[in-house]
Amino acid sequence: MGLYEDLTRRGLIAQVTDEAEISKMINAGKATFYIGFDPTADSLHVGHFMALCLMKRLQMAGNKPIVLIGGGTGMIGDPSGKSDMRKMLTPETIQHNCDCFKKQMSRFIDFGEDKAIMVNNADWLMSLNYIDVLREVGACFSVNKMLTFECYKQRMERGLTFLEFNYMIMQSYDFYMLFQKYGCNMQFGGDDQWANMLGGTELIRKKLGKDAHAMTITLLLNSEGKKMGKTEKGAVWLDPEKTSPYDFFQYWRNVGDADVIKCMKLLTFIPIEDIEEMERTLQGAELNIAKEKLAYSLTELVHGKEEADKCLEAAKNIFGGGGNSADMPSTEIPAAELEDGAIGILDLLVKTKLAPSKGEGRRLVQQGGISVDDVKITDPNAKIALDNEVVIKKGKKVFHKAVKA
RNA sequence: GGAGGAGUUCCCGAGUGGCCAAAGGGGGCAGACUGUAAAUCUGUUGCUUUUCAGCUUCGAUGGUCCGAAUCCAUCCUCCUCCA
Repeated sequence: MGLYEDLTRRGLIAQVTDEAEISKMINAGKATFYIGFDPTADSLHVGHFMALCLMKRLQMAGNKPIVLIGGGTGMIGDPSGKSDMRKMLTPETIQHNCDCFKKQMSRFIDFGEDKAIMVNNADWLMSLNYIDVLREVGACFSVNKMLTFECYKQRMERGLTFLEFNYMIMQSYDFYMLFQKYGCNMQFGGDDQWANMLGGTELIRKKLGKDAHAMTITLLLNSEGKKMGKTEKGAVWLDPEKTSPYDFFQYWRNVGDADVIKCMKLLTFIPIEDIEEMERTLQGAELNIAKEKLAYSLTELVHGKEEADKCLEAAKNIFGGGGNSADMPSTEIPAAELEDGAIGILDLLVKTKLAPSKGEGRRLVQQGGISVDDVKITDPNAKIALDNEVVIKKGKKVFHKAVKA
């Protein structure tokens, strides 16, 4: 089975400009393709992860990836799919974020000799001359046509600044530049990027009379149509400092039944045959097997085998009974903060960040949501003796260890 | 540039002098039910406090008043119509 067929079967491909041509090119490892990343935060998150996986798959098949960091376009902000204007980032922040991206990506992509390159569009966008751009590129875009695109339609209601309106032109220009400088003949991106990407292929055709291709990846949506990889606390990050491997693992362990198989297909490198087999055979509670595989596999990809093993082990210990584990998240409590070797339950909850305030902690206790070493705590004034360590359980599935230090 | 309108808690959105820490909905958290799922039902949802109560919060800053989200002034931001 060719790469393209595998991608199709996994449901990764959303839209393509020329199926036959693209399929032929990537199966043969002839594509030089790029994916753009806007440096809006100092870590990649799950939303970027699919793109990284795709790059990896393609690279393994011999294609050459170009990672385009949007140091220049990041200064504008993509209006697609956003209801409000994004706040502008300072050049310093953008630079910092770019650096962080680079570091994280090298885990997935082999940047070895001629294998892949990383470029920053600030390198050419920043020095552009307004008049030149208008003459050279501006003439190729029809405002009438742009305004008919879905991504702008929504914003026509709420207002769209000229700044944001230009995002598409910048992105098209990127493709045009990459095509000329590196022979980049294909662009990949999220499905919400389709219009922007087509802008690039058209610009190349108009300016150079050559064909370039674009392909979009299915957006990772859950069964309710919401973007995945977001929690109330924010995005699920790939940076272990921002989202601990344990939390990362648990996020995937807890996806809804309806989403497990889809996530496996889209995100993991588990052979498609195996996934389809699971899809056929696993029913109801058995899906937990698949969830565990999903969580393990992704944690392994992002944080390495060692961490993944730890997370799996921790989960087994915690949820399989026992309720103790060396690898559950923990907080050290300095001995100096103990009174007679004990600490008030509310203080403990706040210290371990299980509750943001004492008031909320009190509520949790009163509603029966807190256990310490498997003993339910019902008195907000309870003192917890901390000889060595205790395991605090909040709700059904949040475990945390407090260790005397 | 001119004329109007709007800014309320995580989000949407009520509230036009005291009964307002502020209706309702969404979201979140917890409980029941379960499979670490979904759906449903219940409770809860500014901070401190056992209680009483205190403190901070309705775009910003000043003011009127015993008392202001609510009235006045100035400023900031956004929207609509006209140019």
